[in-house]
Amino acid sequence: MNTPRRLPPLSQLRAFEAAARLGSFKRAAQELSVTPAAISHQVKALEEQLGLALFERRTRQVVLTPPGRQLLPALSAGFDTMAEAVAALRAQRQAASVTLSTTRAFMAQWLLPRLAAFRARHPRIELYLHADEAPVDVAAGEADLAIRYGTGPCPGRRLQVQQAAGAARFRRPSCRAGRAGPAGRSRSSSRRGP
Amino acid sequence: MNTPRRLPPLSQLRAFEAAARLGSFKRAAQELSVTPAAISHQVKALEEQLGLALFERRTRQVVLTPPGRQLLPALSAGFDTMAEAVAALRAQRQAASVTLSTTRAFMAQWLLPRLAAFRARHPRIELYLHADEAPVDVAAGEADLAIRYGTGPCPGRRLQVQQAAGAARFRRPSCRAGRAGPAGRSRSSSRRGP
DNA sequence: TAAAAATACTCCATAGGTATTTTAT
DNA sequence: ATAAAATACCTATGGAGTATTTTTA
Repeated sequence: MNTPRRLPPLSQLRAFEAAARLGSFKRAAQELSVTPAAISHQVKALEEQLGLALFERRTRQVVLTPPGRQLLPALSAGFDTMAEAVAALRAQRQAASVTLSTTRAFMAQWLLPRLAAFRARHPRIELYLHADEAPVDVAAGEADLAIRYGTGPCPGRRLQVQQAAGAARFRRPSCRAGRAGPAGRSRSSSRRGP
Repeated sequence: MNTPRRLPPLSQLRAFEAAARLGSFKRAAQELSVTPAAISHQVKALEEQLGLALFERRTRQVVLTPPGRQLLPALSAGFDTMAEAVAALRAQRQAASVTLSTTRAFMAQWLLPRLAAFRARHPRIELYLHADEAPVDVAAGEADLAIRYGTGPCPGRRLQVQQAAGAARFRRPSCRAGRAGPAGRSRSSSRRGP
């Protein structure tokens, strides 16, 4: 798509879609938690800006004109598509807890001082901490994130230190990251520290 | 769908979709004819209300987080669906001229006095008038609307008088309306007079 | 420096509300 | 008399602007 998608005000489309689907401005108003007057405003504005009538006004009910009947399914489908995607995100994020494992020293000296700021910034992320010197297997789901140092074997490692001076940044090594670990666990992306 | 579709503010979704698709708040701002600050506001609000980060902010560019990457296609598809439908309506309505045929008497005494009001109310409808006592065949495309009175044969008639006292209303007779007439001609719906 | 985004603040357009009128049952 | 929608008028919210700061290439 090169031509930047010209759409009427989205609130107008939403009002029309609800009214058309429910066959009533009043019920559309209920669904959208507004007054019938608001629906009437929005639909009228949409009709004016399209230059055609979308509803035929009858007494105590409103029925779609041919153009209105033509417009409804696409709008319903569009809103449904978007709503589903958003709902899916929200559902996932319910289970968005992160388990972080690191050494006691690192936790005490680096992590804990920054913890309050992180929690303030991301109040909805449930963060579980785990301190132990022994490596854990991230790929096996023992933790979502693990911070260790050393040259020994590191089971399931997917991130590595790129730059050790000053503030270290972590980034995925070039190796392709295959699907791994138990489902339902959020696989967090690489970001700078909190 | 029984549960009334809970969506974040649509302007936020639109801002995010543009930014994600274009990989830049600045370009999204250009596409939507707003300032980059507006995009930043909208995206931030969306992230807060979803409780998760959609973009990873890098220098001079933003890249999608996994949730962002997951959300984008559905939103693009949704907006595309709606935009196409609206564009189709607009394209049709370009060719929305209506040819109305009636008798000279009816035109002079009833139609013309109401014409100015109608044009004011529907400035974009190109209305062609045709006055003749002889019936015309609407189904054959000689006119889009024809008003006659009498008991004689009436070729291609699809509407009939329902109530002759006071303000007459017209409505489709129960006979099924098949596709008829030349393509591209808008078939106008029954409405009360202007 | 330069360029993109974040932020602080301000403003106003517009979505929405209230109250009333219209229309037809 | 009732009920839905249209309308007139007004209010307030939130979307968007300007100016400034932050960050890193």
